[in-house]
Formats: sequence, C-alpha cells, structure tokens
Amino acid sequence: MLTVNLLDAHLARCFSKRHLLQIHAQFIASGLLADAFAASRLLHFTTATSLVPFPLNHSLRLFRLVHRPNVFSWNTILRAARLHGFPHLCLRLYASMSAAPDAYTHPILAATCADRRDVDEGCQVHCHAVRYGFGDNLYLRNALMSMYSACGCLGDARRVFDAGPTSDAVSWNTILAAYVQAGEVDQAVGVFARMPEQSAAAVSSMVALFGRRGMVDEARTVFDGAERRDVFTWTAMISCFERNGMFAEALGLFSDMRGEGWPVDEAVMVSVVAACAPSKVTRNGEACHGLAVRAGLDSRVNVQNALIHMYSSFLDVDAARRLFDSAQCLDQFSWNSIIAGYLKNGCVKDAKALFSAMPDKDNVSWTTMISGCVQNNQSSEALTVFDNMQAEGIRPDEVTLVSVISSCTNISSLERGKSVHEFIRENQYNITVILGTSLIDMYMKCGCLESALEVFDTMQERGTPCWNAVIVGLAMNGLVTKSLDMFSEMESSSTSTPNEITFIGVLSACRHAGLVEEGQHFFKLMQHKYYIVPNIRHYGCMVDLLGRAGYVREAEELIKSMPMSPDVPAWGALLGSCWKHGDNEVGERVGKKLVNLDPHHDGFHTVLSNIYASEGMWQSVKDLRGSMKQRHVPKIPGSSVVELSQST
DNA sequence: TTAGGGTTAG
Repeated sequence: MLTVNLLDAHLARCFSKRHLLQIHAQFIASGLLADAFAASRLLHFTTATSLVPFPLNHSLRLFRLVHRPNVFSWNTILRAARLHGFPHLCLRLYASMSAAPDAYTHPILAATCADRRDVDEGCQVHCHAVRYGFGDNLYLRNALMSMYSACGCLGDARRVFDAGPTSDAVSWNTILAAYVQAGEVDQAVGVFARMPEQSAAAVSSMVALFGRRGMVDEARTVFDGAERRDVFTWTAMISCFERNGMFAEALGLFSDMRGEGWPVDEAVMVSVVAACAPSKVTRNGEACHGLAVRAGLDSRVNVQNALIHMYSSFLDVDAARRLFDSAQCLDQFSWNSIIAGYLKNGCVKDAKALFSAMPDKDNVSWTTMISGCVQNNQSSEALTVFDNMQAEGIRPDEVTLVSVISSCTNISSLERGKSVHEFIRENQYNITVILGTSLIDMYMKCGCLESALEVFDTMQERGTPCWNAVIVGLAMNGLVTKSLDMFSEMESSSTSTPNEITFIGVLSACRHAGLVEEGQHFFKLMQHKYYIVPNIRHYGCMVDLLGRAGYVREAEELIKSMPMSPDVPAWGALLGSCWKHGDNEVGERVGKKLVNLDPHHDGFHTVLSNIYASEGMWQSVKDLRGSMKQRHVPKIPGSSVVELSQST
C-alpha cells in the first residue's frame, strides 16, 4: 500500500520515466488521488521533472484527476504554467480555483502579468490580493512592484514601494532596477544612496547605467567605492570604458580583474574583444582571441560576433569571414556584423550578396546597408536601399534616418531631403540631437537657411552638434555676423559647451569676412577658456586668415609654432597670400618648402617661379621650369593656390 | 513564494 512517506521515498529515487509512470499507476490504484496533500507532493515533483517530454501537460492531466486539490496544488500548477511559458493559462486557472487563495497565490499571478506586460490584469490581481487581506504582504508587494515596472508604470511601482510597512533587499533591488531600466538616472542615484545594503547586483546596474549615459567618472566612483564586486561588476565597468571610447582603460581594468583571480566568462570576453577592435595595433586583439580559445569561449555566438567585428575593424575581413563561415550558430548580430565588416572594407558587392542571402533583415541590417553605401560614396544607392526597406514594411529609426539624410546632403538633393523631413514629421519621430543635426546640415548645405533654422528652433534638446551645424552652416553660407551671434547665444546657453568643431566654425566665419582681431580672440578663447588644444584645421584657418589680411609674417610665425607638422593646404594658403601681398621674401621660403613637400604640384612651382621672375632671378626660374611636369602652365597661378587655401 | 545585475551589430 502506497503511503505519503513511501511516495516521497520513491520520488527521491526516481530517475527514469518508467519509474515515474510506475509511481503514477500505484498512486492512482491506491486511491491517493483523494488525499489532497499526497496529490500535491506528486504534482510538485512532476512539474519540475525532465523525465517526461511535456511536464506541464503531464502535470495538468494529473491535476485534473485530483479530487479536491488543496491551495498548495493550485499554486504549484499556476507556477508550473508560468514557468513553462503559458502565463495566459494562469488567470483562467485562478478563476476556476476551488480552494481559497493563500499568500503565495497572488505573487505568482502578478509575475504572470509582468511576463505579459499586462497592467490591466495586473491591477485586478492587485485588487483581489488586497480584498483577500494580503495587501501588506512583502512578497506580494515585491511582485507587484516588479509587475508595474515591467509594464512601464514606474509611479505605481514606487507607490507600492512607499506604501508598505516594511521592505527588504528584494524590494530595494526591484525599485532600483525599475529606475535603471527606465534610464532614470536621478531616481536611481537616490534609491542607490538610500539602500541599506548595496548588493553587487545594485552596484553593477548603477555602473552600467552610468556607462550608458557617458558618465564615466560617476561609474568609476561607484565601482571603486563598492563593498561587493563580482564578475558582473567588473564587466559593467570594463564595458563602461569600452563604450565611452576609453579602450586602454578597459583593457587595463581587465588585466586588474584577472590579476585578482576572477574567472573570465562570455560577457567579459565580449566587452574586452570589443575594446580591442578600434586599435590599429592588432596584437591585443589577437591575444584576446587566443585567450577566448584557451577559455573555451570562442565558440559562443556572442564572442564569435565580437571577433567578427574586431577582425573587420582590423581590415581583415577575410579572417572575419572565416569565423562567420565556421560558426556553428549564427544570429542577427553575426549577419549584421559581417555585412558591416565588408562595407567598412569597401566591399559593397560582397556585402550586398550576404545581405540578400540573410534570412531575416531587421532595422539594423537595412541601416547597415544604407550607411555602408554612404561611406562608400554611393549615396544614390543608399536612397534606393531605403526605398526597398520601406517597401518591405521595416520601420526606420532615428539612426537610419540620419544616414538617409546624409545621402540627400551628399547628392545635394533638396527634394529628397524635404520628403524625408516630411516623413519624419508625419510619423512623429523624436528629433534627437543627431537627427536634428543632420537635418540642419542638409538644409545648410542646400542653401535653405530658413528651413535649417526652423529645425533648430523647434528642437527640444539642443546638443553641441546642433549648435555646430548652425554656426558652421551660417559661416559657410556667408552669414558671418549671424554665425558669430549664434556662438554667443551658445555660450550663454547652459546646456551646450563649444567644442573643437564649434571653433572651426567661428574661425572659418572670421576668415570668410577677414575679421583678424575676432579670429585671434576666438583662437585664444578656445585655448584659455575651454582648454581646447588647436588642431591642424584651427591652425590652417588662422594662417589663412592672417595671410589673406596681409599679415604674412605673423602667419609664417604661427605656422612655424605649430606643434604638429603643417600640411600642404596650410603652406599653400600662405604661399597664395605671399604672392597676393607681394612679400617675396617669405614667399620664396614658403615656395621652396612646398616644392619639396609636393614636387608634383605644378601650381606651387609656378608661383615660386613667378616670385623669382619678379625678383629678376632668371636662373632660378629656369631651374624650376626644368623640374616641372607640364611645360605650358598658366602664368598666373592664383586659382589653384586659392582653391587649396579653401580646403578647410 | 517575490525581485534584481554585466556583453556584441547600424
């Protein structure tokens, strides 16, 4: 005769399907089905077993045979339905419950509503639980918080958190996760600071949140001050460095992590491989690949994908392709990465072949093709791909539209640009900083200043790139005063800080209008107020500005003081100015320099020979003429030199 | 019983 004790003993030794079915048979034969407690024991075992192919079906069949299932059995079957991927069954089962729910019942139901993101049913569960008197139960409140946050109702989650008499570690981690997932930095920071115990999970998610928002210092502070760290925490910090362009720091921290004896897992490997990708030195990346192989992680699809991306960045698309071809498992990332790899390496044909062969093209796949065409100077083709994307019914996102708009800019198609802008308005896209910037840039380059400024005026969030597009665009269109006014406005706005591109804009505005004093003022301002080290383009602008205005000696001084070697356009601009202003002494020095720098450029030979001619140095003229490729060059060389000087 | 953390492609 089977008793409950005997049943438990059997179940503890049950390792085969055959044995389980024997237990079942005896269970039914001995009439234990009428014993709600015994039934609950068997039911509990069957829901979790892998001995039968469909344990839920198996359990449901058994459940229906039980005479009067107790609430434990009901909870067991509800939990099983949820865990086996049938959350929608749960509320139907709940509605037919023959036993009164207990404190365990509603948390399970709340979790199923969270799984299905169904806040209406979640609310009903909440009401039921309160009506049964479980409103203050901590487990219930934690489950409800999670449900509300999964459904995007952060306010409700917070109300549940604040309303209860007590909260535990789960409550704190849940409300923190709610804010982190929603990207609510301020709220997350507040909760994190008040947490009685900052778990490794909490630290990891804060570091990751700061990392996503570009707040590297804040992430570092939390990481350094953490009492508890685990592999997740290290990965979050490494990834934070990686995604914010601090690749050396990422690799350095990985080295520290290994030095402390932490194991290397898949996720950290992915981040580290990603940190190796942008380097021109391939040694670190190859070492990481070796490490992945030794750790047995190189066959993981995510590591494979990161490696495909890395070898593509090393311009070794063949190595990337070998990994792609030999992978046992490919996912969306694999396809998108290898296609991006071909495009980065200029192989548009190969990219297209893979693109048409790939099984599911998502938004990223299409965007990869569009931006790849743009990178490879095939902007018209990019627009064709965009048309096909829309014909396939795939919704472009802001990143897609940025590439599409830049195609319009590249082919100077105001008409298409306007229609894309119209599409953006009709579909109520959020004009993000990058999207707004590309629209402004498009209108500016097409000469539609009004439309450009209209976009700028209607933007909610104006980042530095938008201001730059306006300042540079106005300067480019000859509206120098307006451009400089916008710069002042930018300086007085608290949200954006000028960067090196801003100063390229203002300096070229000054050059355009011959504003020497203003140019010198801005050149000092960028260095002393904003601590921006001038780059070769800033120097180029200043040299040209000074030279054109006749300050040839000052321009020469500046060019000599450059910390980097001046490029041909900078020297060329100065040579043009020397000729224009008749400073043959400087002109000769600069001309000689240029003839050495670029021996095939006949224009420089011509200017220099003209300088020699005007000084009556006929032998030097003859020598120069001998080294020129073309015999009949125009005598007055201004045009070619001027052209060069405009290259900024 | 309940909840929670890190990773890759445009």
